[in-house]
Order: sequence, then C-alpha cells, then structure tokens
Amino acid sequence: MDIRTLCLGILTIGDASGYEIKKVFEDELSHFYDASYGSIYPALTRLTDDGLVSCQAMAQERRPDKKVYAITTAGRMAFMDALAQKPRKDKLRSDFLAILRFADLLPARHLAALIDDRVAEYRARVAELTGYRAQAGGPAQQFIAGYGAALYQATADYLTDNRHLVEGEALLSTASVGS
Amino acid sequence: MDIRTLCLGILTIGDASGYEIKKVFEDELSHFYDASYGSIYPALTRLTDDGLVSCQAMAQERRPDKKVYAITTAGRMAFMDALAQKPRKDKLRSDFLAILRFADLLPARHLAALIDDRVAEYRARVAELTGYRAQAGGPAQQFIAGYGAALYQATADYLTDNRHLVEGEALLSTASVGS
DNA sequence: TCTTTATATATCAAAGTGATATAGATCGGT
DNA sequence: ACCGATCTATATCACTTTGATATATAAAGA
Repeated sequence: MDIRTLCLGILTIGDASGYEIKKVFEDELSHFYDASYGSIYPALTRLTDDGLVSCQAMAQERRPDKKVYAITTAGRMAFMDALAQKPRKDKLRSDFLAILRFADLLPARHLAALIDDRVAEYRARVAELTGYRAQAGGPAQQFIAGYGAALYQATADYLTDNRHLVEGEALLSTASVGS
Repeated sequence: MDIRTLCLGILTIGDASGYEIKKVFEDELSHFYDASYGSIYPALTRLTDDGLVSCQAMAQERRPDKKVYAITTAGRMAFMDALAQKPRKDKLRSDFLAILRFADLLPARHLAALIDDRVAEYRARVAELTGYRAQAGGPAQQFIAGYGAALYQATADYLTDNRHLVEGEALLSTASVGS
C-alpha cells in the first residue's frame, strides 16, 4: 500500500486538494501512516496521468490555484483491487526503543526523564483519541481511533510497570564521577 | 536515529560483519526497527570512511571474504552523542489498518478472514516473544521483548473485542448479488 | 538428485522523507 | 497599528531506505 494508493483511497471519501489530503493523513491516519507533500503531490500527478483521478484547477482570489482532485471510475476499480491485496507486515520504527536497548550507556537521570516524557505523552494521546472517538464519524473511524488508544494505553502501562528493568541497567554517573 | 547510527550501536555490543548485523536487526530489533542490506553495507562503508569503525577482512576458505567491523573510540563517542539526542516520534506503518479504514468497500468474508489471520498471527507472536523473553540475555533485551509482547497482546485483544465495529460496515456481497 | 536454506557482499531503480522555497491571508497579542 | 505566528496552497530536491536482484559456495533436507 503505497502513498499513491492511499491518496486514491482518501479521494474515495470525497474530492480533495493535495493540501487537504495531507490534513487527512495528519488528522485521521497519523498514528498508522504518514505522508509528506514530497510524496503526495507527485502521487497526484501520476494518478492523473494514469487516468485514475481527474483534476480541476480552481482559480482563487489572491491565492494560488487550488487543484481539486476527484476519483474516476477506473480509479475506484484500481483502489478496490489494491484493497484486496494481502497487507504487508506492519512496520514500527521507534527511536525510543532503540535508545532503551542501549540503556546501559545512558545516565540514569536521562533515562528516567525519557521514560517519564513518553508515558505522559502516551497518556495524553489516549485522552485525545478517546475524545476523537466519541465525536468521530463512522464506525471505521471510531474503530481506528480506539485501536490507537488501546495501543498507547497498553504501552504506557507496560512502561510504568517494567521500567525498572532498564533503569536498573543505567549508568549511575554520580557514583563514577564522585569516587 | 538512522541506520548508520544503529549499526554503530550494534557494534557497541561486539564486532560483527554486515551479514551478522542484519541478523541482529531481524532477531532482536525486528519489531521496532528494520534495515535491508541495501542500507547496511553502504552504512558500514561510510562509517569506515569516517573513522567510526575499523574493518578487517577475514579470508575464508571457499567463501567470500568476511569483513569484520569493530567500533573505534571515536565511534563510541559518536554513538553516545546520538543516544543523547531527543528521539523522533515513533512511526507505525500499517497496511492492515489502512484497509480496515475502508471496510465499507470490502466483502464481509474477506474482512473477517483478514482479522482472523491478524489475531492468530499476533497471538503467535506473543507466544514467541514470551519465550524469547525467558531465554533472553540482558534486562534491556527482556524489556524490549516484553514491550513487543504487550503490544501484540493488546492489539489482538482490541481486535477481538471491537471487530464488530468494522464488520458491521462491510459489504454484504451476497445480498447485493442475489437481489 | 534437486530444492531450499544459510553464509556473505554488493548494487540499483523506485519510493519516501524532511527541508526548503514561494506567497498572500488571517489571527492573536501588545 | 504593528508584528510574529499560523494557515492556506503547491512545488522541488538531496538524501535515505527499500525491495529486488546478482553472484558464489555449502550444507541440509526431501
């Protein structure tokens, strides 16, 4: 599922400009997918060339033209085909865990602060997503927001309950400096 | 935290070849980071050029030379600096969730099979990681394996408890074909 | 015997990121 | 009234990374 296909999927929901598609990625999909302008704009150009979307330039007063894209029938079929493909494995990229793997090279204070921040961040995210879920549109959106909330909740809990494992390993820098 | 830095970190644990570094990514880090040969080999070349690792070619009988890399003092310092940097946000890329977002375009059977597979896969992963955790080396490795297990467990549970939200949306293709 | 899996390194087109450029509008604070 | 920040809107580009492929040999399994 590349960005091109995802853009096509978003246009399934309704017509949109590249800028608006980016907002969908940020608002609704941000916790399981991401895309930059550097991938969205070329994707839309190519989808247009392939006849999967159509593009209408809207002249705006004192603004750059807004290009509104709409999915075509061919595009709809292509997206259905893509949906039927077996999904690739999920991929997580976590600097945080990479750092924790090397906890024994970090000062204890730094490590503790890192984990504190992460727990606070995830608890905030749970609250935010729970709110979103309540006001969200369809069941699929609710399901996805809930999925995110469940993950963040589980992670925050795990960190709280097991941080001693890594924190016991951390460098007690004061001891080595003092002696 | 780019692949170059991660390779440096792995060499902190012990000397290794590119091939062995790949195995560390696959075995120990696979559920929160990944790297292909296409990034590892160039990373090692550049780390060598920068004097952060040293390389010794080991001639092997009837095998290509094995290049064993070792971290230098400069490399160790560079890695410590990298570890002190604020970690970037975690990034999840999930085709599975992307597909579920468009559950209303999928036949109900297909959707059910997709979720069944995912739940089974995650339950298997929990078992695997729990085993790994028991036999694992240091506390940091145990912590990380446990983190993965907790995530997969929470996900499988969430899917089981909330799948009705998306499954209720799916296309009842028999109805539309029959009528 | 033959296929698959493991050891081992290397390259490359294509995809995607993150930063930067451009440019007017609007909103909040002082 | 002014200034900085944020929003709307599109576009490009160097760099990183992926996923596939190439090359060679050995060992294990079918």
